[in-house]
Amino acid sequence: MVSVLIVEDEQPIRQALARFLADSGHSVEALASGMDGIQRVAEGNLDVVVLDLGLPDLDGSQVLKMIRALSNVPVIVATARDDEAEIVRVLRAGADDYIVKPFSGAQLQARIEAILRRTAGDSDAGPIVVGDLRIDISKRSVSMSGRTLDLTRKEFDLLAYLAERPEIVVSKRELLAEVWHQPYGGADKTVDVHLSVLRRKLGETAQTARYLRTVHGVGIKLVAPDS
Amino acid sequence: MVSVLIVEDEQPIRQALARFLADSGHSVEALASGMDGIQRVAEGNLDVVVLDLGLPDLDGSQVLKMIRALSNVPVIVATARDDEAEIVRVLRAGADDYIVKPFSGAQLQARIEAILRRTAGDSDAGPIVVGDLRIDISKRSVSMSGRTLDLTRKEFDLLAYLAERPEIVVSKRELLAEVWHQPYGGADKTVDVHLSVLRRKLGETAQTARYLRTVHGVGIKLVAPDS
DNA sequence: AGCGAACGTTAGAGATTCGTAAAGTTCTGA
DNA sequence: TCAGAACTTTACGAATCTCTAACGTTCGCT
Repeated sequence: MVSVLIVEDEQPIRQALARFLADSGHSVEALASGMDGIQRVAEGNLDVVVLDLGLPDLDGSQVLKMIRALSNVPVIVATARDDEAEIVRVLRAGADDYIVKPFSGAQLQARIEAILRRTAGDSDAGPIVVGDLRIDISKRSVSMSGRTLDLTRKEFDLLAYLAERPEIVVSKRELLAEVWHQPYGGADKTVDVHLSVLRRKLGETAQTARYLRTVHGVGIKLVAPDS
Repeated sequence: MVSVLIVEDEQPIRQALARFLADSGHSVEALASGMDGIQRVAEGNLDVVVLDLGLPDLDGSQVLKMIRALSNVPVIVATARDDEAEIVRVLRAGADDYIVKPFSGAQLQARIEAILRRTAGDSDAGPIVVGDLRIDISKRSVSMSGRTLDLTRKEFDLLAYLAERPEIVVSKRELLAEVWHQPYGGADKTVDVHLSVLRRKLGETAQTARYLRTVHGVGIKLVAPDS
């Protein structure tokens, strides 16, 4: 059973979508305000969120950011305007897909299926442990030998992405695509810089690499230190 | 090596995409009709299919359904129209992603990478073991009697290519094409040089060959040492 | 044995990639 | 709104890799 949360202020639309998805065999919850939606996301146990950008109480992208701060549940953004810039912005802010109003229940259903297919298998919870590092994705916290590290968002996302694939070498292009949401290449120096700062916070440098190992010409990987 | 099949009826586009992807180091096949494409999919051994919806002989979504009936190879659909309903239909029909024309080679490349990442783990896993050598393709790591070897990019690619075909003699021409992405021959001395360095790191020389056996006038093969 | 071709090795120039500080810009929370 | 934090860009030195070139060795054939 797939749990879907709909956050949409217009009552008729909300109801219609909820009914359609329920008829499709999903477990549906529908809320009318951004705050309620965020609260619900915090409670967890959702498979996908459908978020209307034009909410009355909060700016949609604010809501999206707060959701992302709480969880990495897939989010499909519904927007009234077919505005390239807007779409780019929300995708960068961490949305998984978007859909332009007006749309049918069937369309939404298809998007949900696609998203679930894409994120299938991601689910597992619990902290990832690599050597002395504990990386708790859901809590967005990292500790090293028991001491909590103070990482910024990108730093955490970067580390988390690597931690989800320990030992695997990840290219900067992939990081740019997956962590920075810039699928078509770009200035990958920013990855270098973030890695550099991350290394400092992990108590290492490129020369004395312990956790973050550069593989020249290929990418970077997170490993447990030798010792 | 990633095998890509392009099904696209417009000759210039087909050629341009094929060339771009080939330059990116992929193995590319390009066909002009839906029937040909289906036939090729039936033969198997493809990593991703790029399917144009606007084919002359068959409706694109028909082709997609037939492909799905044959295989679960990832399919990226290219469509000229940014048509919501159309996109929804193909996603439901089992497409893995879509891309709206006109698009650049780089864009397509990014989509292909994303798809492969998403579906990674379906296929290859587990290290290749040859004698005392353990070659883990996904981790890009090689160890010998438990000790990790420090190989450069080309050295690893070379060894990995041979390791995927143990006992099989591979010509330098083939190595140049597959590892160096130089399909039209070239200075094959560079292969010799890399083999030489690789041998040193494997603790052998051409005289005392253990893993890398030269077959004079033919090529080279990776074997388990006699001992 | 002698010859030419194929192979092996070493070394260094040239190109690419990486690391980090510092400056500049954008974002965010109070 | 505004100050500080976070992020990105720029710049340049450092590290690393790859390939060419040159020379030595081995092989296969007659």
